[in-house]
Amino acid sequence: MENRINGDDLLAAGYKQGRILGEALKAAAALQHLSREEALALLLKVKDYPENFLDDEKLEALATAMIEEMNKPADTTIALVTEKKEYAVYGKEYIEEGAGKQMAVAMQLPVTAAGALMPDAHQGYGLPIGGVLATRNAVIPYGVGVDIGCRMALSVFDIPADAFYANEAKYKRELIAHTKFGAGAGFHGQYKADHGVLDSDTFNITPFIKQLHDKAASQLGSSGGGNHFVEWGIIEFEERDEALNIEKGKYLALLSHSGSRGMGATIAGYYTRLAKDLCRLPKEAANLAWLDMDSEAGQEYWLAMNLAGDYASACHEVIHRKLTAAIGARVLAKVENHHNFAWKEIWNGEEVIVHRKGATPAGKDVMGIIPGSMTAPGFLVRGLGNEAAINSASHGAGRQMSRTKAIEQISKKDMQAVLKENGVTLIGAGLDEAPMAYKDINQVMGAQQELVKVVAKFEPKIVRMADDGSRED
DNA sequence: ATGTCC
Repeated sequence: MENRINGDDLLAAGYKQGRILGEALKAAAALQHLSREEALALLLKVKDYPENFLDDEKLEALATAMIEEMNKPADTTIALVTEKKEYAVYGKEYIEEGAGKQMAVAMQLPVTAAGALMPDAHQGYGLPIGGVLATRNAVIPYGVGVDIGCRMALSVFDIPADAFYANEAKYKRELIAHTKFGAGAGFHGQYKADHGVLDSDTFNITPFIKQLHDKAASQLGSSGGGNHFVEWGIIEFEERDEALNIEKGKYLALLSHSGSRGMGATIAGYYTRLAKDLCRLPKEAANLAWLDMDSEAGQEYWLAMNLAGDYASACHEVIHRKLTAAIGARVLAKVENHHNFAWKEIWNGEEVIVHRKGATPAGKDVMGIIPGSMTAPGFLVRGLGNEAAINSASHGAGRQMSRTKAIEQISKKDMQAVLKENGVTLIGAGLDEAPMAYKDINQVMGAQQELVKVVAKFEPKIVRMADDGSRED
């Protein structure tokens, strides 16, 4: 006679869905010699005291599974918030779909307070490039990005545009003499630079950070690869700027874009791994793993991130110091800003951690630099403090073509024609950095008029980037 | 972005 016990009976008896229920159903089927009531009573006993049935031929598998289940560590995956939180988007028509999807996932983190997407946004690891995320008491290493502290620095010189045009060869020579590009590139021996950042106490907080010191010392003042550059250009102020104390006019300027080199990348990789171990998230959010700001790991990352930021700043300072001395100029104004970083800020009346991953800080009257491309203008801007945008703006024009697509579709001839047309001299760079690979900076600026006000326009003239596939030392 | 695994 069959006992006809089904899954519902077992669920009602308190068995859990999944592997255990499957084992219990198999056990029930093996208990056909018993009546329904007898079998259910027995299965209840197995559920409550599995250790008593480990030697029972018919119930051993179920009892073993139950004991294993009881000793399995609890599922530590942190659930995403299901309710959809709104976030501000600027220049939606210029933003690729993948970036919006990534931002939507970031908005579902339980630590998220607010988010915003800038008009140059595109897909990245975890948080999109051009994404801004404010969190409560949590820092996300991939919300900052791999190149921690990556930034722009601009020096405006007391040299009129005409004096530059009269002697371009000299400026080209000094640019080559005093900058270093390429993966792994650094300075050695007597060419090594020095800066107070190398004496920072933060290098001593952990053995992991300490071992980064030597490479940091040799890479100080170098620029790296990818979209990093150092360039001479002409900056135009259409009217006198009171805060900068600069008269209307066209001046020679130096603009640099680079980050924290191998040091920042190593810190980013190490703490991302640690965050992923400590903060398990569903697959689609795995790269958004965070560190609690009150935890040891969170505090370590915060210090290391700030060190990498100071280091990136020091690299620009060395570059600008060397080139300023080489041309014998006086600096009228200097502006710089990180665009891959996290800050403690007040947003909507509460303290939050604002992650800007490829986004320019644009708090009220905060100055920033938004570059275009090697031929398109860059802009010196003043923030408008737009709260919906979490006091941010784009960090450039943003790519229109992937690196691969640019290399496939753009010819050297096309690139040379654009450079010539714009009167730009280029040292290094591959087709993946061609102007056509980037969006129209004027459209991008148009999409963020509520975020920043343009103060001056910068036209690149002599641009240096890493050579194609560069590995030089 | 990064000697593309600390």
